[in-house]
Parts: sequence; C-alpha cells; structure tokens
Amino acid sequence: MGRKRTKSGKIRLAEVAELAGVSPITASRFFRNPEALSVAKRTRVESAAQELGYVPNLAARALASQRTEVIGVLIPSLTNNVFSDVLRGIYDAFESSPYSIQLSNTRYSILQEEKLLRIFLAQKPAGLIVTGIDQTTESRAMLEAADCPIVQIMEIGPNPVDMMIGFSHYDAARAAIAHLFAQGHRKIGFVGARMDPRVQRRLDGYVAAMKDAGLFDQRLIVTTATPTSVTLGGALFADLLARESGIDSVFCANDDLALGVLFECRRREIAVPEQIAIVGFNDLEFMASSVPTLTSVRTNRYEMGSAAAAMLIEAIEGKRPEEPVLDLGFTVIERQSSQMQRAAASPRAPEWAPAVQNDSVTNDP
Amino acid sequence: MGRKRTKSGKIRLAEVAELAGVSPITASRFFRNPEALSVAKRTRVESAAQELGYVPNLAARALASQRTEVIGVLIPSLTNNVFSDVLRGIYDAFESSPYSIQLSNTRYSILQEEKLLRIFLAQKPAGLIVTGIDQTTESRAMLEAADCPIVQIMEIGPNPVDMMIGFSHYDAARAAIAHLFAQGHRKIGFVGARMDPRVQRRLDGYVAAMKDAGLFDQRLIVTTATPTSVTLGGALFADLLARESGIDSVFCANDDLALGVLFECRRREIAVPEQIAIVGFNDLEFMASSVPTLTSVRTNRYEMGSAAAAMLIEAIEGKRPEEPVLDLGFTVIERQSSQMQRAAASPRAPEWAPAVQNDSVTNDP
DNA sequence: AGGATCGTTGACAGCGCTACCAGCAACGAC
DNA sequence: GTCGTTGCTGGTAGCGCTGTCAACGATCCT
Repeated sequence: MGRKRTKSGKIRLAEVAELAGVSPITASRFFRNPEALSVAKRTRVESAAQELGYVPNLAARALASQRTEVIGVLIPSLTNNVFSDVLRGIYDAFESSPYSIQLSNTRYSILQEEKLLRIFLAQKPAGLIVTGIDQTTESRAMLEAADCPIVQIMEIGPNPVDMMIGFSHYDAARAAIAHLFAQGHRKIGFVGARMDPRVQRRLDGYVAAMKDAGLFDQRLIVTTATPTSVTLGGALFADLLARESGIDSVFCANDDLALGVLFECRRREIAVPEQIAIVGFNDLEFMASSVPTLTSVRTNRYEMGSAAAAMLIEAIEGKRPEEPVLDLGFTVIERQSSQMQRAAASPRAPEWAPAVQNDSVTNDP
Repeated sequence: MGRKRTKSGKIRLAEVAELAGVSPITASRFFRNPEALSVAKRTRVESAAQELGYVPNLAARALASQRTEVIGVLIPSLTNNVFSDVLRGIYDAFESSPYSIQLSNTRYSILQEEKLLRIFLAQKPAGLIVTGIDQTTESRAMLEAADCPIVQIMEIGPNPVDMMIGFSHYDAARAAIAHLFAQGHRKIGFVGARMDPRVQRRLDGYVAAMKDAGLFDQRLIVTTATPTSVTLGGALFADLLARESGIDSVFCANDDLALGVLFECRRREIAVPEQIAIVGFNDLEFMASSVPTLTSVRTNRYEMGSAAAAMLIEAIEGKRPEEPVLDLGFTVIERQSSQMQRAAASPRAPEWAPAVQNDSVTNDP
C-alpha cells in the first residue's frame, strides 16, 4: 500500500505517474506539452491515465500555474435571440478546446458589467469576450490593464481595447433606409425598443439617412426603453399611426418588432407592402416564412461568436491576428414586405426548400 | 516591507489579515462564517478587505476546501427559446448567491451529456442541474454516486435521481387535444420537429387522447428529426395537407411550428380557425399578438429555472425540500386560433395592454 | 577526442487558501 | 478552587498541481 489516496478516492496525477513508472512532473507534462515527452513515456502515461480514469483537478492546476482555462463572456441578455445565436457560435468554437466558458449577464447595465468584470479578472481568465464598446471608464481601465486577450463583439468602433469583431449598426441602418428610398418610400417611420447602444446607433443611422434626404421628422420616431417583443412592435406601431398619417413604411430596430408591426397591419387591414412597407433587423429565421415575407438586415451572429472565439484562442496561443478589428458586415435581404410596385396581391410561395424530411412516427404505448 | 506580494500585485488574504491585525485564518473565517468572529474583528477584517479591494482566489479556495461553488448546468440547446427562459430563471436565482454557473450544451445527445457529466463531476460541483429524465445508464450511475444535490428539470417522471422540477408533457398534450375536442374538432393533425424525449411524450399524449376517442390515424402525424423552425412548421403542415384531406385542426409540438402553420394557412388562404384550428405549445410571447391570436399550452419556464436554482441552494445548505418532486403544471391558453364557432371573421383587438410607454427620442449627431 | 548542444527527465518548492486541532480567556456549576 | 463548557483565535499542515532549475545521456560539431 505504497500509494496513498485522498479520502474521496479520486485519482491524482501521482497515481497515474506511479502506474506509468514516471515522476509526477513527467505525467504533468504529458497533459500540457505531450511533444516534450519521448514516445515511450507518452504512451505509458496515456494508458495509465486512461486505465485509472484520471481527470485533472482544475483548481490545483489553476493555483499552481497562476492561470485558468476559463473564458469570461459578458453579454447583456440571455433572452434575446440575437445573443443566443452569438453564444452558440462561442460555445461551438470552444467545444473542442480545453477552455471552459464562464457566462455572465449584465442585463444591459454597464455598472453591472463593471462589477462582473472585476470578479472575472480576479480569477485570471485566459480570455475575455465583452459585448459592445460602451464600457465605463473604470471597466475600460481594467480591460486595458488585463493581461489576457480580449474581444469586443457585436459592433465595431474606434479604439478597440484589444480585438474587436462586429459590424456597423449605423451603416446597416443607413443601408436599410437606402433600400426603402430605392423602393420609392419617403415617409419612413422608426420603431425601436430597449434602446441599448446598438439600437441607438441604428437610430442614429436612420436619422442621418433621413436628414440627408431632407425627410427627417421627429414625429416619425417611436421608441421605448421597454424590452422588445412582438406585442410591443404592434403597440409602438399603433402609436406611430395615431401620431402621424401618411406613413408609407416602417424601419424596425429588430425583427420581433417587425413581426408585431406586420400583425398590427393585418389587424387593421393595412396591406403590406402596398400601403405600408416593413423592414426589420437581424434576419431571424421567421422573416423568410411570414406572409408576406419580411425584409430584414442580415447580421452574422453565429459567425460573430465563433470568430470571436477563434480569435481569442489564437491570441491566447500567441498568434495575434495582424488586423485586430474584424468587420463582419451585413446584408439587406430584400423580401416582399418592402417591394413597392412589384408586390403581388395574393400570397406567394415561401422560401423554404421543397424537399422536407418527413419520417412519420408510430407510437403505441 | 514585511509583507510580500505575489508578482501580479494581487491582494491575498494574508495582506488583508495583516492590515486588520488578525491571523490569516481569522480573515478566512470572515468570508465563510462571519458569525463566528467577534464583532470587533469582523468589522476590522471587513474594512481591510474593502480597503485593499480583496477578491478571493477561487482556485486556492477550491483546492483547500475540496469543494467548489460551481453549479453545473446541462441543457440540450442554446438556441431554443424555451431554454433561454429557463436559463434566465437559473441565472437570476443564482445572481445574489456565491455560486457561479458552468453551462454546457449537450446538443440533445445523451452521450455528449454523459461525457460532460464526467468532467463536471470531477470538479466536485456544489450542485448540478440536468435536463430531462432520459440519461444513459452510466450517467444515471454517476449522478446517483455524486455527492452533491442534483435537480432534473423540464419534466417530471418516476425515480428522480435527487430532486426534480417540471411538468408532464404527456398530460399537457392531452389537455391540448381535449381542448380541441371540446371545440368540436375531430380530425386533429400532429406536427412535431426535433423529436427529443419531451416532444416525444407530447406525441404520446396526443396519440393516447386520439386513441381514447377512437380517432387515431397514423397519417395525421407528421414529424421530423430536423431542428424546429417557423419555416419548418409551414413545410410540415404542407406535407400533412398533401397526405390527408379533411383535417380540421393541428396540434403543434411547439410555437414556432404553430406560427409556421399559421403562415402556411395564410399563404393557402385557409381561414384560421374557421377551416383549420391551430394549437401550439409553450406559449411564447408572440402567440398572444399574432392574427389570429394563437392558442397554446403555457409552461412555466422561467419559474422552472428559478425554482430549480432555489431548490438547489436550499439543498446545498442542508435544507432539503420535504417533497423532492415539484410539478409546475401547465395551462391551456385558449385563443382565437382554436375557437370553432365563436370566432369572428374580422380581425380582433390584440392582448397587449393599452398603455404603452412611448418616450420618443431626439437624436441629433 | 573534447566540448557544446539538444532532448528528456526529475527534485524541489511553493501557488493561496482552509481543515483540523490546540490554545486561551471568560463563565458558571459544584 | 477546580472542572467543564463555550466562544473566539491561531498554528500547522497540507489540497494537487506546475514553474524553475539542474542533471543526465545522446548527438553533433570542430
């Protein structure tokens, strides 16, 4: 009984080393830098670890090495579809890496973000993903002093803390308005909710486009700090209609609002796009299958997450990208809801692929 | 310069203790069991920690105490709206606790779940939240051997590993079908996607209800393993219509599918609910504001998350609930899409509250 | 052949914190 | 006055792993 076990019966590195006939430090190296071992020892340690079902103790590793394999992720919302896509991209990209993700919700509060940042940084994360470019001065200072790679996601702007990946919400909004102009629309309403910095910049883009065209009118803008929802889209649009007549189109700061506007049009028997054109933002899945299909600005959310993760991993491993700011762009996806003249009056075929898997199920309890 | 600092300049417990004029162990106790200290020392340590901006090193704590304050959460999807609500409940409930959440995505694979479970358990989590009741035998064994509280969420069933919180998907589906029966519907189609265990149990409920009524017909069921989407709802419904005529209603395994069916009806100029009634599942927000509004089975997702978290915290602190299985139930929310006779032909007022916050924004760059 | 270099391995000393147990004062019971 | 008892505090000894450095043989160069 030479080997001593911890009470919990857990396998430690020492046990693995003993079984493999090497020193603990050699076994340790196997897990961090296998190439440094001779092939013989490598296989010995590997099979020993396998046999004993060894799982490293991360706390001990973190303590001894003074660093963790934790990636901190700070996002403002867990509910918003937009962030779930980004998160999926992040989680997928870290899937096969040794890094684990520590996710925290700032609830759109930069003060909360600052608090969380303080806690995160104290744990010496391997990397950090933060949302947006509007941190507090204090947060900004902490981020700049942090000794780990950092990626700001969701939008791009000047002075990245480190790396940055996203797109210009301002430009995207301008592109959406340009599309409506091109379709002959002039009196374009704006409907926005939550009004976080990115929605605000979409509004800025809208305002700039309208001003440039000499069409700006404050009364065309309806916004609220309330979190977004489909229902809210209908309500805000109703407000807009009550306030101003002759509106020929609506640019919605996101797709939920756009869907709400569409439903409200149906409720009021307003023909879309004949009487009112609708443009959303984000191009969520349902935009392509509504009736009429809804024009939207496609954003590359999954890619934003996965690319941010990839950049972070590269940077942690010392291979910093030559260009720290990555613009993922956007695309205005033109659909029926904004096509002024060409729109047919009757329902049209949806975008879905014709061949659908269709394995019926027998179920006899 | 009696005090020695670690290279990174981090404040350690020893520094706090020194400033407070107590031993490190007393300072340590302050953070874990403040009541054990005299009031004088307690305030001394508190202000010292405050002054130095001390943040404990979690790795060292975990190593020394042989336990962590990490809650493992295993969910099958990050994209699904349903889980984002549950997650929000979980995150909110742990917000003010010392516990941090380690989230992993099983992607609906119980093998992946088993793998993740093994990793999680090796880190000695303070608690675990797992989705559903369909674990592998191996997973089940690991869970039962784990020395931390465990909550199974999303559904309830026999033989909880430890605690369990959810509702009966089978009963919920039966209730939905009973509602359709009550509205006079007889030839009820079933549309389902992904077909994870919970959707499968909804199908089981549907099948049982139909058989009991002598109305079961295999051809009324259309399912696919493809992940759910609005577009897919329309496609599956189109399939159902192509296969079988005379269908008077459709029960959709979730709301996205229901919305897709609604759009498909509109595309084909099928009147809802006059020609076809639609019932969804989960009662997502948009169901109340579509045209017509869509009947659905409301499930308490946020509560499921927050209650699971609360149960877990209680259990970790030794106060196990007397009843380990909590049924959160469901409610069939009857809306226009399933009301056969009373349905008006023209659009109706939506459910949203009349008073909407409406703070217009001036924005002049 | 001698020395330098490389690749591989191991010994040692902690990382920052806490479990455990011992110590000590204050208090009451006998 | 002695003996517990309670309440608070401190010392010691690790938790399991890795950074650093030194040692070793093998290989290479001149």
